[in-house]
Amino acid sequence: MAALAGVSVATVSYVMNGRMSDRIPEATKGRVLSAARQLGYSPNRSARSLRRRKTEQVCLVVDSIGVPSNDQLARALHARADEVGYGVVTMVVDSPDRAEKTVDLLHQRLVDGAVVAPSINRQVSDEALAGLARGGLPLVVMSNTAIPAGFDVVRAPEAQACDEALDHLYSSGCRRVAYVGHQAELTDAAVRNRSERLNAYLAARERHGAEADDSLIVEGADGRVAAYQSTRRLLARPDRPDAVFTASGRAGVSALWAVRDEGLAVPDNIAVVGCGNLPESLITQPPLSTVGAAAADFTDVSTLLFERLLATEPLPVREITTPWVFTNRGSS
Amino acid sequence: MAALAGVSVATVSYVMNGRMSDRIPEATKGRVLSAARQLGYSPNRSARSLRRRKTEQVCLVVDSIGVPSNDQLARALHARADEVGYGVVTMVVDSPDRAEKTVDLLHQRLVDGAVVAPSINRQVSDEALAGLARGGLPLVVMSNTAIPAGFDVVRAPEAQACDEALDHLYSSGCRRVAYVGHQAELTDAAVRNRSERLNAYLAARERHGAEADDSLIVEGADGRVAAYQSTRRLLARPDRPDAVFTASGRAGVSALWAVRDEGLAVPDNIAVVGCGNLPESLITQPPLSTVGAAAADFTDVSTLLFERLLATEPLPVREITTPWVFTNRGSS
DNA sequence: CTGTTAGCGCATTCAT
DNA sequence: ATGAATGCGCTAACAG
Repeated sequence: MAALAGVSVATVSYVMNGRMSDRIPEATKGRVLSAARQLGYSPNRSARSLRRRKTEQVCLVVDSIGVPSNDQLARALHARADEVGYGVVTMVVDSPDRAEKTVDLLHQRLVDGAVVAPSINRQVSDEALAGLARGGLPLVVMSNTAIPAGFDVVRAPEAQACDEALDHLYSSGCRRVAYVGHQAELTDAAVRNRSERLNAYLAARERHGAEADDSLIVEGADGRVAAYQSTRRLLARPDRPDAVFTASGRAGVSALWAVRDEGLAVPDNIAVVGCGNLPESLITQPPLSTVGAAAADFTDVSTLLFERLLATEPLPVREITTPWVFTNRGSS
Repeated sequence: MAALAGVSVATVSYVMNGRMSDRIPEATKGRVLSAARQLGYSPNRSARSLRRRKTEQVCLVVDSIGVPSNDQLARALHARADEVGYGVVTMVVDSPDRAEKTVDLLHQRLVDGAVVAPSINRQVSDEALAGLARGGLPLVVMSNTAIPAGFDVVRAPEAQACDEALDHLYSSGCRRVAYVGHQAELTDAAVRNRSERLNAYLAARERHGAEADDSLIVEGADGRVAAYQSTRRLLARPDRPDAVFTASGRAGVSALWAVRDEGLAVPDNIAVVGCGNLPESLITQPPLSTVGAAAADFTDVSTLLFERLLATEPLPVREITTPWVFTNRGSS
């Protein structure tokens, strides 16, 4: 390459990177560029990263594919990354194995920074995160439980809004509220204990003196089809519920359909509330009542990461909180 | 690191990689490992990639976030990658700018191979792909138009199944079939020409002697909300359509709901057909008729990539075809 | 204006 | 069983 253009490797590097652009004659530049095109030459990323001591990539770690709020976050992160010349790679961590592998990769500096965005079941442990931060990796973690240890934390407290929604249901006369949950929170004890949604549900049931019928707690929040089927099944029971509280927004929409397909009215026969603020909540009939972040805005998260990434001196740990709110749109 | 353990860097490399595991005494191993833990040492990925001349990562290039079939593909690729010890990074290319950047990164060997999976509007040009293949990058491209040039191609011909569906609609007496399309295929002339779905629609309209009313061609296939609103708007017109053909599966589902919310019956008043085989198609009322791949199986694609990646000698170009089929489930 | 030089951190011979 | 030496491909000082 350098040979073909008749220049030194340094010069090649300069023109490929647009450095010293005013000190290199157009003629030389042209020769280098055309030689590069001819050979299909492109500087090797690994070598450059090694030398520059940065990869110019950030990582988005999600725990599940196809979650709308993750998509939103991905969009925001991409936008911000574009502005500062970074790339975004996303990694899916939906098993302990993958979690371990991903943490390793982060340790190995596959990327310059990461945002860890669990939807419901974060596979990456707090200790692992602390370890990464200790290694100097810029990190922002979305979590309501993690205590900051060298990384920024973005919280979205769910309990109060859930309480409000459930209080509303019981106060409206509902006695049998069903809970459509995520698979993990219903089977994995650790997750179950951490689930604010499920805890809020259980607490409200007790608070309002409703019968503790655990058969009203079913899976389905992980997908639209599962939620639909779970709800249909609930409604077909002789002792059917009079309200459905779903742990995801997609499930809320599906539940609403299920109720209508069963020939029942929302909210008169069955009330429905979902967690999360899908845009779809506005176009269902009736519009879906939800608990969730007031606005699905992940600009903050992205900003946090890149501030930490581009900072020249160590930044203090930051923590931002965007509480959930209950929005009664008519389905409850 | 090597110093702390009192060994040479070579020995560190050996134990970190589990090489020569039988020729290194447990004692030494232990010392190295504990020193590593103590220092939080982890071998640098860039350096390793540079030396080994491979990154052990593959890339999934998609053109849009939140497309269910891409999610399916991602799952399949992850599964296959896990088996052979590779990682998957996914890159979103939804603008010409990002396309250019991504192609650069691939040229620079950010990864060892890639599958390029456009949903409707591939931003990466055929020439760019050929260039990558010429550089020796293992590549599999999902495309109905690309001619193989050093990469494998996976095709999913749409036309015939679309014809069949549209013939069915017109033969059932529909005269005003609406088309809910993707934004890109309606505004970008190049995409428009390539869109088999839109072409099939236009051809069928003419073939059956239906009025050429282009106001029945609307946007909305890119998202659930947009599709719902577009359809509601269509149905509110005095000259409302008697059938809706949507360019995506999500749009099909939304259209179905729009029809029902408008107080009309499916398929008696309005027939609905969607492109793509969402699982949800089975749980709508009535189930959604679709054109799309018979099974959403991306094992083949993943296999193709890793075969090429792990092959020791150059592989011939392969081409696999999984044609679309029309499945009448009741909404048409 | 451009060439020379010296690593970046690691994996791999080849010695011992 | 392990250490010393070499170079992967590139960038950044520093010469010239």
